Amino acid sequence: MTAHEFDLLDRTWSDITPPAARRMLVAAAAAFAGRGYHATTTRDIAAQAGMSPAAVYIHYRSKEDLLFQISRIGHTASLDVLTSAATSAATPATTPAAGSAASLTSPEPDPAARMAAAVSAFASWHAEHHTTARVVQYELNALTPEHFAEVVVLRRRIEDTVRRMIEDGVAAGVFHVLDARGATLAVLSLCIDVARWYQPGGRRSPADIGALYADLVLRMLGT
Amino acid sequence: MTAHEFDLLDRTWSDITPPAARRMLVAAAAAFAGRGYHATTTRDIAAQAGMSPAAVYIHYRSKEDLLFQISRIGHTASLDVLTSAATSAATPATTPAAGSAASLTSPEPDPAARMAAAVSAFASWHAEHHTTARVVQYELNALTPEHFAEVVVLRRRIEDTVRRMIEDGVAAGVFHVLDARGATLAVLSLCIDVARWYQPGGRRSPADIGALYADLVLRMLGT
DNA sequence: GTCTATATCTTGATAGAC
DNA sequence: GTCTATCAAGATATAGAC
Repeated sequence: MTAHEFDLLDRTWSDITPPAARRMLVAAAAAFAGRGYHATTTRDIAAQAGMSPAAVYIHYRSKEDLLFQISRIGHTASLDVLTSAATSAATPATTPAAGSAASLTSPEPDPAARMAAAVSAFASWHAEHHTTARVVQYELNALTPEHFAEVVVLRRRIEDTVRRMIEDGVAAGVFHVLDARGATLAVLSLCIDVARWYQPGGRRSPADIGALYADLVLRMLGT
Repeated sequence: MTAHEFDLLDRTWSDITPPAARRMLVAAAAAFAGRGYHATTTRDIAAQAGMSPAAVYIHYRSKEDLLFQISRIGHTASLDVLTSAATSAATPATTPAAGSAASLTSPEPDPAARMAAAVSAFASWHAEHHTTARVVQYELNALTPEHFAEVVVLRRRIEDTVRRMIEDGVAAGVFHVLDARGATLAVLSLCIDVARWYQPGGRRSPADIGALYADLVLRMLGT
């Protein structure tokens, strides 16, 4: 893990206190993403956080609790990124300095611009935060049933947000798809799977991926 | 696991002999897909195959060897499905009864029809064989470096197959994409991720998913 | 809050009888 | 080829000193 990657990971958890608890979450997220939840030991996590094996249980009830916190915070962060992008793109008038032609001629929400912004932000989040995203997307079945139920609520909100954007676009005559639920599935799937294949040293930056996917999704939606 | 699912899983491994070795692979694939490689014990596998814990080591060198066989055979099967679909769609003249207008007027390979057939087959394979596919796609980092290298060869062939289909379509003026590698990434990603979200009792059958995705991909490629 | 030491259990894999 | 029995290592989590 490079220093830059570590910074990014750490920034995601900047609200967590005390520092020892935060260091543990950061270490756990990196280990769970790299080797998987079950392949990671509490000793690994403690060692990476610079503490003894027993120190884990000062701040967390169990190894699974550590996973749940990462999953809960990660799901919330990705939902925030998605809704923020969709909202700010829908109301360009609220950003005074951005006096583009579009904001002057079209103060109404533009479904295509909103979708492009949402997909770009959501896809690039899964690249930029691929460590957290992998835990979020691929360790769901290691959660207890109660904890799983809690993150499913957040996942449904993410899905609903995308589905409504598509349905709005269809209603406005901007998108042309017969199966809005199917398109929702595909859009989300495309963005989420970025967490699987993205590699930091690769050909494309997170921003590149966001731009590429925004374009491909608008084509898929028949704009 | 329903009886139908078990049949499908078993058919994938019908070449494996003796029967005890096959039962073990089937049990391992189901367990690895359901709980993950590291969460599965050799005792789980043996019990599901109706044998003692020690019986695993009669037919396989280690737990990882079991994973490797599943991964190798699964990768090969998905590559075969992809190339078969692309090949048979490219030469409709070889299927005499299918006297469609397209095959009469255009004996040349049709990039769009070929891509549609390939995506439909590859995506629906990941649904139909989601158990195997999950092991193939999500347990790569549990393989030894040597075994990992071996499946990477197969993965590259899958990627090359799709990239060439897209490049051929662009050259023929049928597809309109600026970034062929980016489009390849997205097409493969979309199909592979089916293994993650697909559920047998869900709204869409594997065939439905194949048809939906073939359509969405052709739109993405600007036909 | 953090440590050392350890209890308790489960794991992958092997030995040797049949 | 398959079993029973078992080893040696490593797992999560806790106890109790500081």
